[in-house]
Amino acid sequence: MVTIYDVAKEAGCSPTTVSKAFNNYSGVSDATFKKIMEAADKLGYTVNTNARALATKKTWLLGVLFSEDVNTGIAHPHFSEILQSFQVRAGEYGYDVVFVNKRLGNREASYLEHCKYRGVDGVLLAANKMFTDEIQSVLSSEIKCVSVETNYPNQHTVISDNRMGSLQALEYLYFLGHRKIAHIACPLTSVAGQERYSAYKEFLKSKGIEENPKYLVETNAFKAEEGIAAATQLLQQAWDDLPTAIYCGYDEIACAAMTTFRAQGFRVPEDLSIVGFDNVAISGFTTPTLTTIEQDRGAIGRNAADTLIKMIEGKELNQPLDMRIPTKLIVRNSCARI
Amino acid sequence: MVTIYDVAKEAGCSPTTVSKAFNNYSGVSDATFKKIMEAADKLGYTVNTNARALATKKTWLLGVLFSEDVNTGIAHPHFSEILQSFQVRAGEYGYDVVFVNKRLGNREASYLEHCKYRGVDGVLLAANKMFTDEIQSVLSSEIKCVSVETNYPNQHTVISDNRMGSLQALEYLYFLGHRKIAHIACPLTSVAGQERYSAYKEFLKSKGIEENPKYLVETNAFKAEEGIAAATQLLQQAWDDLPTAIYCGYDEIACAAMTTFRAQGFRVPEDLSIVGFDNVAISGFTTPTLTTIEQDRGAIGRNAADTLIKMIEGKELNQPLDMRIPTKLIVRNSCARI
DNA sequence: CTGAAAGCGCTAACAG
DNA sequence: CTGTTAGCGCTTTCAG
Repeated sequence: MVTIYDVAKEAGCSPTTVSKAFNNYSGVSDATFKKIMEAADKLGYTVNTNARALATKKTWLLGVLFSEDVNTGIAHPHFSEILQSFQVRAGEYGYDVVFVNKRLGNREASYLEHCKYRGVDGVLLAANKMFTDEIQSVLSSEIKCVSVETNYPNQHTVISDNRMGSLQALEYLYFLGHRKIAHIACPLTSVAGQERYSAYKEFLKSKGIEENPKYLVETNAFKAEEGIAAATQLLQQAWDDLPTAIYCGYDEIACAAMTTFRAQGFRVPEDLSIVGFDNVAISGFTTPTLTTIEQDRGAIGRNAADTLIKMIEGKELNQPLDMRIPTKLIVRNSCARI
Repeated sequence: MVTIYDVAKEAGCSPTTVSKAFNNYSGVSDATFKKIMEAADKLGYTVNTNARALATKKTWLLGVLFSEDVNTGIAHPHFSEILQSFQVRAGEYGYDVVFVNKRLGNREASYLEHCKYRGVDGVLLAANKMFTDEIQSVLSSEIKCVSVETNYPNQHTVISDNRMGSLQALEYLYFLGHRKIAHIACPLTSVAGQERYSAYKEFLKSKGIEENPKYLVETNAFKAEEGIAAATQLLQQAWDDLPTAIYCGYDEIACAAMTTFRAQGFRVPEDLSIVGFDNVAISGFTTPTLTTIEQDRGAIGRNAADTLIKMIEGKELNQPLDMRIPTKLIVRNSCARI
């Protein structure tokens, strides 16, 4: 391994100067700077982060903390896209991204221990189970955090505007003439589930529509199978007075529900209009294609990175603690005028 | 920050002994071991990886190298699932996973530089552009590599058995009576594209069916849009003598093609049978649901982790250089007997 | 503008 | 079984 000592020797200067040169510090003449860079090139020198981190206590490492419950891990299309843009943006600032888990070498550990072990400068929280002790302990530690799924009190968050999105979906259905609107809710243990559900209630109230408990079904996870169960349950509950439209809190669930309804002989959208939430890839290829609410995952990831890095570097944040990214109604073919 | 010196003082022993205890080295009495652990607990001590890495030259860090071309980044459902299982398995061995990119602090760099900078113990290659200089330089470096997409000569790879999968798809169509089978190929710059295509040719040959150039369309990326173009092109090319079945190299493309065919008035599967490859989430929710070839992404990720870690730790590998993970035919509703 | 020296927290011989 | 000592590669005062 080639070190600054090697470069120094080759360039005919001291290691200190090499270090300064590589850190773009002032106080290195152009001539020596050039000599150092040439020497480094020639020798194939690369800074050693571990040594640097040891000396500076800064690792340029950002941890990503995914909770694997409720089918919300890396493999979830929503998060993988957020992660993608987060990672790219972080890279632009010189930060690398590492996964945080509950292990420490050979043994079980806590997320916090893992963060300290790796010495991450900050953490992206993508956990949607709220307020677990595990998460709480990293939130209340020294480590800077930004959350992209759950809005923890007094913590910076970057999340889709679930209320706005829900209202977009519901106003659209209303505009099409629907008044009997059901809601298939995401797990109410998640912020997404809660916010979309309360927006639904708020909407009904604002339109003077009475809440009908038969028009509400809650799911247990963000996955397709839940849609089948939810659709079945909804049909049973509301058999005597079926809704004309359904606002569904998540696309995969909406798609599975749609398939279920059609299997039962309902026509979508003629008999039943459906709106989803998320604009997951699949929603453009179902029959009919799904009208849904798009989340700007790129923006979420980028803003999360910007926020976290500003916090780490002690820069001013001109943004609310609870930053909301606008959503967009994507009209496709799963809704009809009544 | 609490160090081994603090723990040593608290436990009444030397830092060396603390180090030994934390590394599970022999030569620490049960009594002192216990005292050390208690002291560490009390003080909230966590090993500092940077210091450890500096001393041992081992980081317990695995790099993941994704090429962002051809729509094959982290956000691609196929890779995100592989990454998920890779990451979990690596964690079980005490390794953390970090993304490798082309940056180094403030400036552009090469993948290799980035790997050296972070000092990763090994790299997971998920790049599907073959033989770029960039990739080549990390392959020919000291760093241990495993590839999960492209099989580089003399390098360990863990990939789906594309030939077997293709044959499963094609034999199934043949079994249903199809003889005029077209192929919508994945980008032939990718190994997946190439292997699936040559299996297609091999299959035709084995059945004594002559290749018909009109029955072949190549796509340019692993994404849905390509399916629309491919379907359109296939229809134009083969208008006078349409195939009865299509073997499509990738699900999203198959789904989009299916939608296109149906929009043109073709019935699937009555007029046209379609088989995909990948078993991506979406394929279970199209109309009709897509018959496809399942890749065992969990197994790919796990085996890749196992392989890489064995290489790093100098353990024996009882496996071929080019490890193939079996695929499975998933029969759904997009194929009909002729 | 340049460099010498100390130290970041840990591990690895080597003695005891 | 335990401890002393000398680094790992880099940054950071502080002098020159």
